Parts: sequence; structure tokens; C-alpha cells
Amino acid sequence: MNNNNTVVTRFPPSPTGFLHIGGVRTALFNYLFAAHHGGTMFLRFEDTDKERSKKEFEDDIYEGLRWLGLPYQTPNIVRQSERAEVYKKYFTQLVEKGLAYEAEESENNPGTHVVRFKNPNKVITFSDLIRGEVTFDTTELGDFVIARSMNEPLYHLAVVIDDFEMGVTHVIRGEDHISNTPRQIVLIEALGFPRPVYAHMPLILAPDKTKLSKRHGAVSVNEYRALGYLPEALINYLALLGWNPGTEQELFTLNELVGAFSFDNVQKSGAVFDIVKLNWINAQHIKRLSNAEYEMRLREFLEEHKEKAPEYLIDIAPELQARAQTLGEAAELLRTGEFAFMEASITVDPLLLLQGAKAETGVVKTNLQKVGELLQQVSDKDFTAEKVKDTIFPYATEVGRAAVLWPMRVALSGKEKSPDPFVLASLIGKQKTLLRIEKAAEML
RNA sequence: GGCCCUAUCGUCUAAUGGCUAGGACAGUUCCCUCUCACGGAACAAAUCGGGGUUCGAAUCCCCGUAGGGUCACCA
Repeated sequence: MNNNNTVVTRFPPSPTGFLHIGGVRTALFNYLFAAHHGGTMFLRFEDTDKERSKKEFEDDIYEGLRWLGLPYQTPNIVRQSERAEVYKKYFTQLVEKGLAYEAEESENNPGTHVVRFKNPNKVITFSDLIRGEVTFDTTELGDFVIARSMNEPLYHLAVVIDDFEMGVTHVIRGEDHISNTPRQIVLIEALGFPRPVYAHMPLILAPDKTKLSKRHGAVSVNEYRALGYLPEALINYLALLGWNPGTEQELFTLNELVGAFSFDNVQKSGAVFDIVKLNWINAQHIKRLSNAEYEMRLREFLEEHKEKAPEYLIDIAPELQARAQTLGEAAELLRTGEFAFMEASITVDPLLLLQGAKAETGVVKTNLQKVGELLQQVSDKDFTAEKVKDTIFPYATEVGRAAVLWPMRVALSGKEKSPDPFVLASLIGKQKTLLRIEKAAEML
């Protein structure tokens, strides 16, 4: 099927739910390993469970991988549900050789008989790239069922046959599959297939240390996308969950991960999914974006969520980029009027004007008037944050920064918290700046 | 419960028998700084327990203990 030098891995989700982060991590490690060795990762759908498999979920998995930018190859084997004939061929052989047999009547398909595998009852030892040698006694498995009927194979049989026909060399999957491995190996041996190399990844855990699942909150990729996480940040975080690069580097692009990846540095124990660290990684990736790229991504995000971008978005995008850890947070800041000072008019509370100034009302008023005078001298086109700072800062330092900068900032923003007064002034322009300062001074 | 896997700061992890157990996130404090955020610095925080091997153990072995996974005509 495949020459021995090429690594072939696969990501075989069953389309019975939305693409979730556990699946993404499995796909990611399969991709990283394959790509690191110049090999291939295939995608295939394990939809032998006809009741639970849905086209909708298949589409979601495709879309999730596309959004994440995780490359995969589509093999000629795409859906197990379309391969009944192939499976039948193999397990007819098994039956003929006496390695499998038709047993009792099927519960699900009355009138047909389930097919059981004639368990050789042996001890199986396999070597796992992450855990070393693992040994099971298959006796306890009994003659397990491998097909619902002669036309409907079950998971274990289908996996083993597909992996063989696709030339899969490395089976990389979650630790929850470790106990499935011995039964797949006895099938592989009965069918005379070569045994792939196994690697069982530790599980992603919730804060309560149990396997991460829906009851713990967001597990679907869609939810992280909707929250405004960058795909490259999600990938970066997931890669670091259970793997380390052997250096102290924490921020990676997908290509850097490919270069650094090795199973030697994969952890054996489960890792708790820490949204707080994801937030940090996301913020770092956001800061790495150029202002223009960030603005574009934010616009796309807003559009996806049917929220309109304010016309001054281009001006405040750099502020959002420094402030918000996710695109969702940025959208939230926009929505809650955090940047309302960009609008034509704002309301200023005179008490707030004095709050952080730590000075007498008269002093604050004088300071505001002085700021107005100083700024009057700056030309329109020179009205940048740096220029404004150069103009105001010496005066503020001389008479007390809090008594100048606090009221100036409140006069311009109307808010307790905001960007610094110099950025504020440059953002709203000379004319409005002078107007707002004048109005604030009059209030006192 | 049987079988299997695992065990280092709160969390993610480094240290492959040998320096004071290192880094990151989170936390606390300080600075940039008038606020919020960014950034910088400092502080605090761990080898599950008990035996053994060894000059020397987080690391190897054994026994406990704890946690997890899995035990379908699901995948």
C-alpha cells in the first residue's frame, strides 16, 4: 500500500457531534507528526453508526479544520458507510478461515446474525510512542462482536481495514482508545495486516480533572471561534497542552510547531484545560498582528456576528489590540461604549473631573484652562499623541501630574478609565479636544 | 469492581542518577503612570506516602495511596 519510509497518520472523527477541542488536538498531533516527517495526514469519517452520524457534523468538522488552518489530505476512503462491500470481503475471509463466526440473532436487526471474532485469547504487548510497552490479556474480551450483520461492520473491524488500505503507519489517538488497541491488534493479526505504531495521547481534562466534556462548558471549536479566539492561538495552546518544545519558547506558528514536534516531549498524564492561559496566548498572538491585519480580523469577526463596526474603528483598533485578549472582548468594548468618547458629544460629571485630581477645584480649573492654552499652539496637522504629550507633560510635571492629567483625561473621555489623555486628544482631534476642555473648565 | 494508564508549584511544564528543583500562566508588590490596558522587575508557590538500590533518587525497583481511562450489536 505504502512504502515504509513515509509516515501516514489519520484523523478519523465520527460525525456524531461538532468538532471539539479534544478532536482538534488529536488532529493537530497527527498533523504535526506527519508533517515533521514529511508524511501525510488523512481525514476520514467513521460513520458506521448510522443513527448518530449526521452530514451537518461532517460539514462542521470540515469547516473547523479549514478555519484552524490545519492541513489534511482526503483519501479515496472518505466515509466508512460507503465501504460495506470492502469490509464484507475481509470478514467473509475471516469466517471462511474459522476466525469469525455468525452468532446469535441481532438485537438491532432481527432476522440477521451478529458476527463474532474467534478470540485467540492471547497476551498482547504493543509499544506505544508515549507510554512504552503496554500489555493486555485479551482473554477477558471474549469473542467480541465485530459486525452487526454480514453487511454492517462495527468500529474495530472498519478501523483496522481502513488503516490497512490507507497505509496508515502511525495511529495517534486519545488515551481513551488504549484499551481498544489489543482487540484491534488481534484483528490485525487475524487479517494478516502489518501492525502500525501506536501513540496514545493523554486526555484533556476539565478543572475537576475528569475528561473534558460538554458539561464543563465550551468544548466545540465553534464556541471558541465565536468567543473571538484566533485559530493560530488555539492551535498554539493545544500543542502546549501535553507537549513541550524542549526550550522555553511558548509562542509558535503552526510551521514552527511542525519543526519542533517530537513524541519524546509528550507528557504521559492528562492536562487540565486552562482558559486563562489560552487567553494569554491569544492576547500574545493578537499583539503580534500588524495593526492593519488586526483591524481586518476584527471587522470580519464583527461581520460574522452581525455587529456593525463604528466608522472610527480604524483609529481605535490599536487601542483595542492592546486592551482586549480576544476579538470578542474587543467587540464587547465597542458595544458597551468604552470608546464613546469618539462620538460627537459626551457627558462629563464635574465630580468625576475632580475625583482623581487630588487638588482644589480652583486649581483643577486653572490647569484645564492652561492645557487649553498650550494645545491651542499646536497645529492641526501636528496633533499627534507624542506632540500633545511633549506640549503638556512639562507643565503637568511642574504643577503635579494628577491635577492636570486626570481632569484632562476625564474632560476628553467622560470616563473613569480610558486610554491616556495624549492618545485621547490625538484620537478626537484638536477642535473637539479644545472644546471639551473648555466646557469642562466652565463646569467648575 | 476487573483490566489499563498516570502522579513535580493552584494550572501548563523543565530537570533523562549529580549545582539552591528552572520557566510560563494565574496571584501579590513595585516601576513605566494621572486612570484602565500594554510592557518591565521582584516576591510567593511543588517532587503523593513508605520502603529499597546507590557515594548520591523528582528520576530506577517494590508496596501503598490518590486520580483518570475503559469494560456496547457507540466510536
